[in-house]
Amino acid sequence: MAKKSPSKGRPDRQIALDPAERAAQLRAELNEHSYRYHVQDDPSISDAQYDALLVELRALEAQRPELITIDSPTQRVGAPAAAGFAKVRHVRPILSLSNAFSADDVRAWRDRLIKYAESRAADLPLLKAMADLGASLVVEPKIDGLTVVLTYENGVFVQGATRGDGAVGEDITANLRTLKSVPLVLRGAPAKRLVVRGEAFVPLADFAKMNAQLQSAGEKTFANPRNFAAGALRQIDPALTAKRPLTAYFYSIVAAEGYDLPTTQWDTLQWLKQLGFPVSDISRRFTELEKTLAYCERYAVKRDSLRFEVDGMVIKLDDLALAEALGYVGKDPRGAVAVKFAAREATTVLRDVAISIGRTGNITPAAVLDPVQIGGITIVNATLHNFDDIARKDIRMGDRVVVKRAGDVIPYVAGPVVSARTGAEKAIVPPTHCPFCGTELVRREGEVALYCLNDECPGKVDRAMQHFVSRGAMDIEGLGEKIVAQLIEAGLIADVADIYALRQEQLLALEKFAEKKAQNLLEAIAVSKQRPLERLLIGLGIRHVGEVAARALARYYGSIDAVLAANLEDVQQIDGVGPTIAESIVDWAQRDSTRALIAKLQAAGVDPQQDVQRAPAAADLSGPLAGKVFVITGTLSQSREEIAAWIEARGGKITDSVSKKTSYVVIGEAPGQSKVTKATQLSIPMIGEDALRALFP
DNA sequence: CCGCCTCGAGTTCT
DNA sequence: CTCGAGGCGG
Repeated sequence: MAKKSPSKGRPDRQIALDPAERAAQLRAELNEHSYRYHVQDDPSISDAQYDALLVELRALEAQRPELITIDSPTQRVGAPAAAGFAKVRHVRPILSLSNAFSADDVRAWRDRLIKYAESRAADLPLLKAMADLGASLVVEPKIDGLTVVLTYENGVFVQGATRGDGAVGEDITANLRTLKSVPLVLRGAPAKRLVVRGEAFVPLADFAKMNAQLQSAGEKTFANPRNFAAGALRQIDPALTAKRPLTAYFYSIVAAEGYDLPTTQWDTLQWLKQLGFPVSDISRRFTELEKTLAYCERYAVKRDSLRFEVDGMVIKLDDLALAEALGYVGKDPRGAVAVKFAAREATTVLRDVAISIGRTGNITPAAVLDPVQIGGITIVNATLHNFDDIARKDIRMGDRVVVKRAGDVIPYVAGPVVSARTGAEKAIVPPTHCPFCGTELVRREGEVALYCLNDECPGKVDRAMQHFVSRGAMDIEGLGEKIVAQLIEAGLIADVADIYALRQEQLLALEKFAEKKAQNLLEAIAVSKQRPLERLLIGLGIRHVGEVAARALARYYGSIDAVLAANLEDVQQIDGVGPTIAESIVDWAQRDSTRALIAKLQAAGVDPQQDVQRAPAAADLSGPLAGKVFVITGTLSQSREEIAAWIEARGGKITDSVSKKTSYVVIGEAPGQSKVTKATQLSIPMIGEDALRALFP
């Protein structure tokens, strides 16, 4: 095909290249740019320029289909697999690693290796090498993704497989080809055959973005990046895989023919990189075990700052011959160990869905799980948020589920492990009637939650009373969840006003009530009559009225009688009260049951009064912290309330979520990860408690 | 009308 | 702490 294309008088760019030559040139150029982008992280052309080259190649190939090669970047997205995935037997078993859960476990691993070597003293070179053991360890991140095995023949990517059971995996060549981080052609002189092992994963940022999109589209979300990646790699249609932000790192050679292989793990990583494979840049080589461990520990702390999910670090003997010579324990090679970080999630079986009710009557599903350990505690219950969430995540009764307990404390069911389904799982059907009173449940327009609207519902009444006596409201000491239930059970209280009519002899008749306890309780109840109006309003549980709105109402009206007389326009004068909250308040105030209850409370002596402050409290501009907004996270030396008072006394303000308006985030012991992350993102200064006091004496 | 911020409510285990 | 929802400013 020597026919030259006609020169257009601009010969400098691509002088009359033969289409075949031009195609080859474009392929080479595109692959080079892909390498610079994905491996070296140093692109030399813009994405648009890259696309332009790709368009040119595609046009050329469209005209001359015979020019299409298997390693052409245009061929990343191929045709869907006809029927499932073919099985692939690995040339060598793809092994797992033994786990270590602490630095001591790793030290024990090292000691075992030395003992093992000594027991084979006959093998002198090995023993000699063991003596230098400390001189050669490589640490790599243990990415929580999917192991993949790629085969190259004569430098061209020909097959990609999952790990499967280690012996046999699935052929996902077409899907892996869509990953830009999978080189289609190796750099350097090709040899007969090369099989490499790597980990495919979805970067955390992309995962969060995709899941948020799926959620807002009302579609099924994923429990974690690994499930998401697994789903993406097992798509029948590679075009779908191509749309998922999958990437991969490579770290070992499974088999090779015709290549002169490196002799150490460290050199292997460099060598793979030269061939065009992306390699993690946080891998390090150390000469001392303690330094290796310190490095692992560093990442245990900053695991959240990595762009991918890690469940630990892998420590490998650098000397590959030595590692090989040490052999295996069962299926695990002796020459490497995985140091696992504290778990944040685990899988277990969803046995049942328990229904609980809140004081507002909202119905929430709770997962009853086979006990499972996460980060040192045993979890049996976990929240399922609401029934929409269950449907969206497609969680079914009997499912194996992923339970998470991330930076936060409260465990939740993140999603099902679909691959573990047996077919015996049953759909979770939202209840239609309240399990506590049998009333039909309703779903308010545009809301997610199910509600029991029966004001007499025993479940609801119980929770409402607990709320009334709780710390944030009337704060009646000695009247906790258990006692409230006991008093209701005994028929002593049916509404919150009844609490103030309790008599000593009634209490003494109850189980586990002695003189002293009854006395203390009655005293606490008497004291609570003096609580300020805002506490009473909080305790009464008006819909949409919490701490802040209650305080505003108390200031504006000054007495419970005035609140009862509220009208729609009037309430909305209050800052932060819009139509919804206003309606809720007025509706509550107009109810007969409300009026009866208030009358009963007033008769019992609960009728707080305070001065009316209709003008919004003038911002204190005199204090040293005037205009500053603080967010506190973690445990400080004093209680939150005390710190808050300290800050407020100096004119500062406290909120509980980090935003652009936040001036400082005060970091205590065990700070909330999400707040730290947010503060970092927004470049908001984070200060310790001491720094706070020092800065603003 | 959207996006940001704030508020309210529910939730685990030791 | 996280989620959902209300309020409100741009």
